[in-house]
Amino acid sequence: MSQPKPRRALSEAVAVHDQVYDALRLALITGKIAPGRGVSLRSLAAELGVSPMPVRDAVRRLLAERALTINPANKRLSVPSLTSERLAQLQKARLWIEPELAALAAAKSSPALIQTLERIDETLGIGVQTGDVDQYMAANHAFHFTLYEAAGADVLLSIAGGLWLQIGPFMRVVFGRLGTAGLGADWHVEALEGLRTGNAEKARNAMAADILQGMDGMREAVLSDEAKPPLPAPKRRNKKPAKA
Amino acid sequence: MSQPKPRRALSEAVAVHDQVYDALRLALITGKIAPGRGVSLRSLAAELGVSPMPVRDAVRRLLAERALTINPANKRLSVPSLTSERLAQLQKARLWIEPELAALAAAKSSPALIQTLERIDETLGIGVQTGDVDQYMAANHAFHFTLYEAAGADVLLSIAGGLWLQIGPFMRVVFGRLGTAGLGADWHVEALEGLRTGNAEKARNAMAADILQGMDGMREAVLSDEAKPPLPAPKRRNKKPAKA
DNA sequence: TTTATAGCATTGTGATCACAAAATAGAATA
DNA sequence: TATTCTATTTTGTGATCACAATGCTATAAA
Repeated sequence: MSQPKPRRALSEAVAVHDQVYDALRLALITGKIAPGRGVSLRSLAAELGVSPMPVRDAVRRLLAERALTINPANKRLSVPSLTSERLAQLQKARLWIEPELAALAAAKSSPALIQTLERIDETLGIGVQTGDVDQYMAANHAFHFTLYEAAGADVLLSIAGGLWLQIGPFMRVVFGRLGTAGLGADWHVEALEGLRTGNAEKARNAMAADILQGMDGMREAVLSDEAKPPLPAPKRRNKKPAKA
Repeated sequence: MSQPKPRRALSEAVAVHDQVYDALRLALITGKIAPGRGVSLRSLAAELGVSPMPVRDAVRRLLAERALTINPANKRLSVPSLTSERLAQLQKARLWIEPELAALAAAKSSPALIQTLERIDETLGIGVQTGDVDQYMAANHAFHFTLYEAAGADVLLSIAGGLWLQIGPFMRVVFGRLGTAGLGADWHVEALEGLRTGNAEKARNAMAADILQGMDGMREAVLSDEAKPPLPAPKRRNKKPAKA
């Protein structure tokens, strides 16, 4: 942390602010940073072991993607809270764009893609059986987005990515509450069947059903959460290590 | 520029990076910064009369919104080029989300909203008649987004905003080529009729038709542009004012 | 005229500091 | 115990510098 760290060439190196972005994105999706919690540039920087500057860049990006919010009065950063209002809008958007991407992907599917998706779905199944929420969520994300990437529609893909970033915290609430139990029908295999037969509509409908099923679980969790008081007041500790 | 400028209170002041964002957004939408052109933090900062820092924040945001792109090898910034591929994706997305927002707005319309929209549409009509492209584009944007804001769906609204930001440069190409002539049927009045009668479907279909009509014009312009060579090489002037 | 090369300007990125506003902690008061 | 006030810390924002990489320009060589 204090060593000079000789700074690799720009062309080969992944920029620090991109690494920070990925880290924060992951933390948001997996719920490591809870919805409603306040964050700050310096605290995040300290936690990630980097300077505030790349954090600032990453946060700016997350703000634009609505994965973080800023209080206009305070100018203070926080993770957006989970409301049924937001959830409904996100569901509406997901229900259009993701089936659309699935259909586009089905139209230009390949054996290699199908095989990749099958292997991801196996990993996903193992996560469900062993109750490994992290593995399940990672595999689920991978399944959806390797499929969507195959659509070759980067504008639409980035919108879908933004939606998942906002949905992420909701997901963790669901699985933190229910675990991986009771996941219902497996619409992924249905979608794969659509890919194999080149049936774009089948893929589209399967993904729509998959999304609808997942969002239903989230809605229940959110509705029961909205009754509870918003903040248990985590009682910040005072760390003042004697200035001199 | 060199005077200290006493720095207003944060709560009352609009942050400089937000002003820069608005300025760049406007410049992109109105085509003042041409598609495909390279930009840089320092040059933009100099042009806007601010330091590079707030420009950096604004650019970060625009990158997230895909209103600017960054060359992964170079790390150099540029305005995205207009391709028919991109245009098709943007049309697809717009054709879903904007009619949806119009329908939502129609469901909770009010006389005040309708009156506001009517007045905007008047301004728009004047712009068309006088051939004032800027006025037309500003009024057109105002019409769509005061309508969409009335839907009360901020998640969807921000997606629509992002799409317009990407569409903006296309628009300028069209109107730079055709002027405001030949704009075809006025679907705005049709949408307003839907608002007055509370007919959400009428509003939805009217907006879809409006979008489709506009995008058709863009497609033609883009298709004829894609044949031409990408860059006329503007021959940068060498300004070296003697360092000492 | 065309091609190679050396020198310089410009680029994005990261670090660090200053500043004012807001939040918090702790003491003083009721 | 509850409330008010003061001092300190933490906050986002903006400015400035350093650095390495890239692009461009002008000179030299063919």
